[in-house]
Amino acid sequence: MATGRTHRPASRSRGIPEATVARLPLYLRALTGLSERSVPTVSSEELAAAAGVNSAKLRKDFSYLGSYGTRGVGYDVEYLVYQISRELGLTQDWPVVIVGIGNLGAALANYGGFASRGFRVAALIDADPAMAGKPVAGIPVQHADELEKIVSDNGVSIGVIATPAGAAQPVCDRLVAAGVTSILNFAPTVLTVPDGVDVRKVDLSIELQILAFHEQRKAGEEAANQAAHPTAARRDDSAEQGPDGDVPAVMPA
Amino acid sequence: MATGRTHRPASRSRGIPEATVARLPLYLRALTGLSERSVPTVSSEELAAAAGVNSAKLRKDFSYLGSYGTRGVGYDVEYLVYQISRELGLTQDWPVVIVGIGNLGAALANYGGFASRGFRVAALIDADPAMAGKPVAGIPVQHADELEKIVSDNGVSIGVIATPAGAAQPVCDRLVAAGVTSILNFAPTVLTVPDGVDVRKVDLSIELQILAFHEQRKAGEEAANQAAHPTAARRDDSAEQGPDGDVPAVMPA
DNA sequence: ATGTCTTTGTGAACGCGTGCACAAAGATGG
DNA sequence: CCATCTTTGTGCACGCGTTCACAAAGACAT
Repeated sequence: MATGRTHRPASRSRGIPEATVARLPLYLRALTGLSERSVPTVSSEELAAAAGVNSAKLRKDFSYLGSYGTRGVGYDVEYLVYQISRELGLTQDWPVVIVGIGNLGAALANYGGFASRGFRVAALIDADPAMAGKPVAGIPVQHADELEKIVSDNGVSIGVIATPAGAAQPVCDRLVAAGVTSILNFAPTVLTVPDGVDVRKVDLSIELQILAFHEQRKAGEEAANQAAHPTAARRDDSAEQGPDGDVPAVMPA
Repeated sequence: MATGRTHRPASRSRGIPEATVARLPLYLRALTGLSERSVPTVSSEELAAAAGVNSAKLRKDFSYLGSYGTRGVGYDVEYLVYQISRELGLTQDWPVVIVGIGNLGAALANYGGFASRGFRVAALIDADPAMAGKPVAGIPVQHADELEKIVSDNGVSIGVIATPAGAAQPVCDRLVAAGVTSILNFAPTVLTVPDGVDVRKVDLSIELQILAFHEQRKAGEEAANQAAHPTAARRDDSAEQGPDGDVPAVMPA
């Protein structure tokens, strides 16, 4: 979807479907948790529950990586952590630059999840000269003029764009020209990149709008149900409960 | 995908496929841009280019909403903006609460994209008593004890979770119990919710890991190409090359 | 060894999403 | 009014992703 395909035959990178790749980080996170609690092995059922997916899907996903399980027992946690890490390319260090050190950029710089696993913030870059030199998350911000040099010197291949919408495409162009081939875009814009460059986008307002759509739908169904049965608020079987004003939804487990 | 299906027939909400719903905000954004520049009509080709999608897909997407175009001419921008806004439920106001006012939560609160279209930050909530009363983005932070009352009083149905991972599930449970039926989760955890509640997640490290996977793959192909054509050295790539002792596994160009 | 029991790995069926390609619809000009 | 040209709306085919259901594989006890 957001993958700059090398317009090769189809969407498999090597034999691993894109959908599977997107779930590997989820499995890895669950496995890391188990590893920290020194759990030696885990079944597909347990791990699937922890990752929030179907167990058949998980087994099929793992089958693309190889036969790493033992029938009747399950999967060796440590071994699987290693295999998935390797598959995802997390056994090496990825220097990352963050461009646009506003509220969001600063928050990203401070985010712990970076360093924890394979990623290292190589530099923070901002166009505002007033920011230059000021440390954010312990790293001094550098001016945008240095962008090309920073990317080149550090061998950066992954860039994070957290600029305002208007600046995103120019920044993207410069990053790509300097050698970056993967971009994570937080700006609310569609980025155009040459073939061979991957772009993934994270867009708050799109996510909210999708939620709003479903929310409206729920409210509509609710209203329709109430209209159909004004007296008996039809809550016979597992349907969705009231959004607002209505009976509070059920308690979780 | 991340939609709490009502395990009803299939994945269509009303006749509108989920994939289409996910693209509507994209179209809306492009259309808003055109509207601001007073462009009266737009063809599927032009709009598709602006939104970064295929024109046939765009036409099919719109066909689910109705026949809003004029053959030989295109689509009326203003009319389409209205129809999509209505379909997405953006003609009404959605009060939203943000829970967890750390770096990220504060950045989200300051994000302009909220108020712009249908969404209103009804409250900021944090568990730290020291934060209580302190204004962030012009809104005073309230203590987590007030969560249920805030949700109830404001008729909040959408909640944003920006807490640390450990706090996410308990917060989620409380939000749902208080009546929230849509959750946008920024914490790196799998949330478990009852049926009828939608959860969408935004996860920085997952996105990075997916990029790393493709990046590693590119590096592998690159290395293989160089091996095949040692003279035709493409750009000097510095930091990578298979950490895995594994075979690069290439496919021919 | 043999049998039983657990859990994996996968063949097959199905449904969703995508994109092609074209007919229908309407605008526009003579 | 007719011809031509543009652009929509969609029937159709294809491929990816998901899920079911089960045989194969191995652990474990006797």
